[in-house]
Amino acid sequence: MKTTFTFDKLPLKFYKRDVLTVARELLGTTLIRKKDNLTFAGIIVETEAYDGKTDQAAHSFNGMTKRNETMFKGGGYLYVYFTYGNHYCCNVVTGNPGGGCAVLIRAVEPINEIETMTINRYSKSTISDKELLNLTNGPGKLCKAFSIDLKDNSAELSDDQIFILNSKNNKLENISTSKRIGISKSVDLPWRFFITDNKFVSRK
DNA sequence: CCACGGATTGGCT
DNA sequence: GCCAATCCGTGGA
Repeated sequence: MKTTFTFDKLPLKFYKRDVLTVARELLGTTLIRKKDNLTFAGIIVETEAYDGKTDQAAHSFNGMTKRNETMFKGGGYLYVYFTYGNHYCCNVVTGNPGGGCAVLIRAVEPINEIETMTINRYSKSTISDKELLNLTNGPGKLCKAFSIDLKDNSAELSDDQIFILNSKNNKLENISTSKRIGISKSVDLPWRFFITDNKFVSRK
């Protein structure tokens, strides 16, 4: 069965704004990843902002390297990196070229092609309710489920392989803020955003 | 060349 | 809640 989506892609100008604004406004939008004729989809429920100019926790803080160069390309690119020997994480680059700003996508609520995500994550097609909640509730987990890796680094969100739909309801989402997770520098900045009480958020 | 540590995860206590 | 796994990128000698 083919599923279609009636929402529009977020325009390039959406990404070319302040990283904190984009991190907050990405909540409730829908991440789409097309691969092998499949359309993976999930509602973004948790994000973190990283700012190359003021934020020591940002990969871009100490300047451009081969690893982080996508962060300097300006709003509208996908920055994917490899970490802890096992995991990929995906970010949406924001702001102007040279700024080194990006939003880490930390969790999504899966809404399409869930069975393939299940196979990608657990190498089996039948899972428990608990395993469903663990399918995409972390930055490494959602990349595994959506089959996102370094080949997707520097992808343009205006293209058709990976993009984000403006799926926000008219009703305002209830948004919570907290310190970011898993970092050792600039630890006190309240730059993590998540949809309050959503079951697919990685942590309270 | 080598040492260090990481925007994590999952398994075990 | 704690901690090992795992390996590439980065920076210093």
